[in-house]
Amino acid sequence: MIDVRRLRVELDATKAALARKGVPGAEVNRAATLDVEQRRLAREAEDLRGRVKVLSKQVGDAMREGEPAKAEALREESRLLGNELATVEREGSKTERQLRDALLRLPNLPAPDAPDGTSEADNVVVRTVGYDPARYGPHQRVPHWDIGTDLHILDMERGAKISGSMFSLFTGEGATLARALCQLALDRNSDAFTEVRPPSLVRTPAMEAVGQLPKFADDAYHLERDDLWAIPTGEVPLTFMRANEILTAEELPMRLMAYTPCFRRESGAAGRDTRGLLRVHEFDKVELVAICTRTDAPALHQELLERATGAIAALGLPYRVVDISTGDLGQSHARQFDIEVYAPGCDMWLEASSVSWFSDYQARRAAIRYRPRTGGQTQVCDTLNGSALAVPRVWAALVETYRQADGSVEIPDCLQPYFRGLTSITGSVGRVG
RNA sequence: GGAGGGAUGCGAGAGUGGCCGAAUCGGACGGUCUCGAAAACCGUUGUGGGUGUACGCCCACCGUGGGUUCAAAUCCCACUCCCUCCGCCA
Repeated sequence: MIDVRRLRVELDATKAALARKGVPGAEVNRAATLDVEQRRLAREAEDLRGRVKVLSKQVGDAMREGEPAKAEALREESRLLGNELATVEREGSKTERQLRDALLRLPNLPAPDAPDGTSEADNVVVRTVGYDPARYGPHQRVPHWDIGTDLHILDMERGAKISGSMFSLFTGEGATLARALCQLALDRNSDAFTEVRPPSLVRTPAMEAVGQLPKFADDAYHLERDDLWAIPTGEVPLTFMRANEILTAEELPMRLMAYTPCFRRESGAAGRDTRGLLRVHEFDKVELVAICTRTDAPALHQELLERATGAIAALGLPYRVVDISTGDLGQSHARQFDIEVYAPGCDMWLEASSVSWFSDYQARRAAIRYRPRTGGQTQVCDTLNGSALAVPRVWAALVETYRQADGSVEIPDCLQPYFRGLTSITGSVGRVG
């Protein structure tokens, strides 16, 4: 969430910044009003509590001095104040809850240099790398769902039999390819990132901290019986790992990576771009997370972007980098670059990675602070994350791009080490159907 | 799933209704001493919030949330987590 103090010292600037994300000024005003009211009630409660404390002490003294009548009188006085205090406290905590809820729902301020806009249409393509439509032959203009069926490496029908539509089932070399992509992503980033294998089911506070809740509850799978959420991304456990901790300056910047499954209900996306692997409920992803100081954040954002594009480039896939406009920025995001990979079979640019800077929005919710090297007050950290590689769409673009005239799929050099000597996918290995 | 024990400051650990934001030991930091170090001694050492120009002052926090009471780390209830044993089980 944003720093409440902003609402006190620079309300207009905050409103202007949030207006770029389409937040009505009234919503910001409401939070500001609640803040004023909350502090007023807190001050009143403090005052009353202080008086009760003094009186209570005097009751004890009177008892010890053997003056029961005096004690009783003081007790009565304190009781009355106590009732008053209870009323003020009730009101205070109600206001506090409302304020907290209002703050949780206010999105992060966009970075000043994020492009203005009202929707996806205003996103800016920053650069396109390796794309040449003339270079593709007809054998590459086959969508991956057909290739998958031909080579027996992707079986959406049986995936649906097991779990319903939009659940993928990789078989044989298809499964190997999915795993190899993750292995490659982990290996490429192991120079600077600590590998983590976190839980895939998390508690509500973890989802709240990264901004998934309360606003986007419908997008996540929830296990009611145990009140656990299936993570939509490794970002959730990786960011929450250090929640409620004060880090030392020496630990920063902290670089973490994890290979996790990701679960998404895609509640609002029914029927839209759902063929094959374009949109699935469960997929594997290698996520990179950085926790750092404000000063280090911009450089880390660039670093994450380079690492994410680096993996796509290493696979020999054309891609473009999109600067997300304020109209399309996520709730927690200050700045976001998407990497879209070109899939010649579908003839589509597929969003394959999202590299984001959250300023201190997530860290404030998660209470991740650090103590500056110079000592003094703790500071809220900045958080960033990006997909080092998300399997399905890269898998799709890859088999479409590397499809040969004979129908086989060549395995790019950098993946071959994970293929037990295979150099191309012919569908002959581990045939299931 | 059953039985029992526990959760206190950076760590260990005392505290069972008022004198407790909290003994004691340890750690860390600063200082005295020393050529320097060790030892010894002295001091400092949690988080969040409010308020004032300011040395500051005030409030909250002893796992979380409720309750009892004039007064709660301390009593009661619920929950969460950790540990031990048994059962089950990759």
